[in-house]
This record gives sequence, C-alpha cells and structure tokens, in this order.
Amino acid sequence: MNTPVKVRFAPSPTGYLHIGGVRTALFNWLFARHHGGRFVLRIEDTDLSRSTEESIHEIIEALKWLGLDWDEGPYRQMERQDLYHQKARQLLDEGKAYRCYCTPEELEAKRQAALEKKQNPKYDGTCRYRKDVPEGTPGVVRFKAPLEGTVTVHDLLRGKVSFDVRELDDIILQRSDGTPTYNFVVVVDDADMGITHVIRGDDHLSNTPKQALLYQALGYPLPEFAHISMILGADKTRLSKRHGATSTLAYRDMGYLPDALINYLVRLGWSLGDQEIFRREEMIRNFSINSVTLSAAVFNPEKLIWINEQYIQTTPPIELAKHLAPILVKEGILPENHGLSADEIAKPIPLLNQRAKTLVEMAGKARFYFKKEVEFDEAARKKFLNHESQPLLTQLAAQIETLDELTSENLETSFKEIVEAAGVKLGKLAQPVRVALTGKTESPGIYDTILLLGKETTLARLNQAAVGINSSE
RNA sequence: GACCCCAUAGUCUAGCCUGGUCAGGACACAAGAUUUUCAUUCUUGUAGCGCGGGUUCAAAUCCCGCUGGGGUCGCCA
Repeated sequence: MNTPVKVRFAPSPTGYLHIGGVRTALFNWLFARHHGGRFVLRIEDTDLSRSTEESIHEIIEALKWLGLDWDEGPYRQMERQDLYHQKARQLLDEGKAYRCYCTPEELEAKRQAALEKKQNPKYDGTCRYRKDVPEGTPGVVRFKAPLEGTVTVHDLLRGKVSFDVRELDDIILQRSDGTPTYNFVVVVDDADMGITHVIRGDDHLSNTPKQALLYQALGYPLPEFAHISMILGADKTRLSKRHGATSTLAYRDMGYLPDALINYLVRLGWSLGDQEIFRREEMIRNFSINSVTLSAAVFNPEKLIWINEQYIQTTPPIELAKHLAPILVKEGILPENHGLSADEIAKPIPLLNQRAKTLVEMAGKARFYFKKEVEFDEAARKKFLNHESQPLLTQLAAQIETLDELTSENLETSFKEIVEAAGVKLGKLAQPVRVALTGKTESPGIYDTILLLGKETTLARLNQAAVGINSSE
C-alpha cells in the first residue's frame, strides 16, 4: 500500500467506553498498524449537555489499559469550533445551507403529525426559502440537501449501497447555541484530518449518505467507508447495561486480562482459519478489514472467560503479577502499601494459573499465601482437623522438622510413610494438611503448597492446627 | 411505518467470490479417562446451512421472493 492510511476512533464522552466501542477502536487500530498507518483519537464532545470530563478520562484509561495506542490526539471537537463555524459560514454563503427558525416544539409537532399520517418525519422545508429574518434568535443552520437523485455509498465490506435522497433530510449543521452537530463535524474533521478510511459501527450506515452529500457540498474528496456489524446481547438486542457489565474498565476489575479481551473481541467478526488465540503481532500481521463478517455478533461471556483462562495459563507469572497486584489490593488481600515486588507477587502464580479463570478468582486462591494468618473455612476445619487426623499431622510436622531441604520427592516419601504406617489412604493425611495450611479443602497440589509456604510457615501452621484440635475439646 | 444492513448448531466462526470434499474449528453442554482436594489436561458424544421458488447433471455456495433479526429516521453521537 503506497498511500499511507489514516484512521480514527471517535467516541463521544457521554458515558463509559463500552465493549462495542472497543471493538470499533480495535479494528481501526489493527487496520492502522497492519498498514503502517496512523491511528487518531478524537473526542466527539459537541453535545455540551451530556459530555463529561470523567467520560473522557475513562475512555483514555480504558484504551491505555487495552494497549490501543494512538498516534494523534486526543483531539477535542469543542476546541476546533472556529473551523466548524468557518465551514458553516462557507455553506451559508454558497447557498448550500440556510437558517431555520422553527422551534424545537414546532418541529416535534410536525414530526408527530407526519407520523400520524404515516409519512416520513422529515423536515418540511418551511424555512428553506424563507426571506424574513425573525428577531431574537439566530436559528439553526440547515443543510440544503438535493431534492432528488440517488446517493451511492461505497462500503468496503458491503459494496455499493444506494439511497434515494428523498429519504434524506435537511439536517441541522449548527444548533441555535452555535455548536455544530455530529453529521457536520464528523465530515469536516475526517476531511480536515485527512482520514483515509472511516471504520465504524453499522449504526452509522444510514448516516453515510447524508455525510456523502456534505463532502460533496464542501468540496472534499470522499474517504473509504467500512461499516462493521454491531455487538448484541444474548437476547439479540443492542448491547446495554441490561446485559451485565458493558463498561470496559469493569472487565479489568473483574479480573480479565487486556490481551484476552482484545483476543475475544477480534474474533467477533474476524477469523484466520481455525485459530482462536492470537498474539497482537499475529493479529496485526494477518488483519484484513475486508474479511470481517457482516452479521451482528452476540456477546458471549463464556467464551470470553475461556479465552481469559487461556491467557492466564500462558502469560509469564512475572507479567501476570503486574495485573494481579492491584486486584489483590482491591480484594483486601494485600494492603495498599504492601511494598511487594512483582517477583514476590509472582511466587504463587505457577501453582494457580491452571486453576483460575479470572484474576479475581486467582487472588482468592492466593489468599492463604499472602495472608499471615490462616483464614479457616469452618466446615472444613470441623471435618478435617479432628482427633483422627491430629496424630498424623503431628507425625508429619516431626518428619518435616528432620528434613534439611524440602522437595516434592522427600515430602511424598514422608507422606507415604505416615499413611502406610497408619494404614490409611493418602487423602486422610493430605486433606487435613491442606486445611491446616490453607484453611480450605481446595488448593494446589499439597506438596507444591508446602514448598510454596516453606518449611517454617508449614511447621507453624501444622503445629497451630494440631494445638487447635487439643484446645477445642 | 419508511429506508438501509444482515442470515451456517444455544453462541463465535470456516466454507460462499471461482457450485461437486461425510459442512471444518472453537465456546458451552453431556459422558468417560487421569487425580491427594479443586482445577487443568485428554478422549468421545449431542447439536447447524431460516423457509419457498428458480438456474444446474449437481446449490450452504448463484438468482428471486418471504420470514426473521438488527440499524437509522433528534437543535444525540
């Protein structure tokens, strides 16, 4: 590709960044990276009443967490108003736009009337040829759309899509407060920023002919368009709060890895043979926008969990530790000022990465390692720390005491000797030991657990448990 | 309602362009194996081309219609 590509992700800061938005960002990002082009972040904050600074921060934090880095921006449209005013002025001067003084109430009444007569609720053109200038209001600026003809949009994924301009409307370009509207700024900005490919959700497909007309009126060349399908909830309706967490950062807090979320999202619409797991470089190298599926995809949390599990299993512990640390703090397992290095946090991970689907789950299973005191599950204590197991625990403590260095081999030998002498099964010893060391009936392999805790802690917990049995009766 | 988009198992998808392979893979689900707990892992299984026409020796694949789903129709983006 010899013309450098330039794409953008243009969220509106009217709420958190949701999963669907992330996928749009991801496809743009992959397209830019694949082609060695540029990826622009542009904040569409022209709706003064709904845009918030918190949303902007959330969007940026989410993109950073996901590693979707941008080359330009974030631009803010409210800082570019001079440009929009100038362009609106230009259209007005050229007779390609006009001022409309109809009030929102009047427009709403017209809409309702049209709907009742089963007509299309488009603007009736009252102000289109109006000569007088009412006082007290600047009115809005409307686009003077052609009255007839066909607009054909070329979509990279769908081919040619045609619209009859009679279905279109004299859309508002500038509100009465002087701020520009979406369909106008998106055209001005995409053209001004030299965007070569507009990759966005297919909820914008119907807007495209209106925008195409604006490109024409403003004398701009048309970019390429690619409208990707949307993500739906399990009930096949648009993904929303009703479908559980849709906030991207919520997935971070639930213990998902950014790479896992990215991997899940890229497979919604894009594939490469039978491959399910992709490293970023593989995605970038193989990504192709025109092989993206056209149909909407249902968000499937189970598949996401499975992918997350795969990433937890294969991510190097030291790396995983960086993501686990904040969750350990959040879950109250480590104090905020724990001062532990990634190396120290990573210690129990090799034992846990085959048995956790999320980092939150892993944090819970790492509790026994990071907490000084064992937190007992009462039912487990009652069942396994009793007079039947006590002599076995005492024997094991004595055995371990004699070992200079603990290895899984000599631990296994010690366990076997004790259970054989007592004529019981291994579980009769392993389970009580497990409870004594971790407080629970579930844990990594018992020899691994002992090795992880070390001789000193193991003996302390074993003895504490044995003593506890005595004093309880 | 009008316009636009879409259609392979419960879900994500390969195959469609350039008709002819038992329609391939994955998640989930079920059964079994392994096992000191919990998991992991392995094996096997259940399940699909929305419907109706047409073209053709032959249609998941090409054409038309229907149905179904989604989207848009704001001084929201």
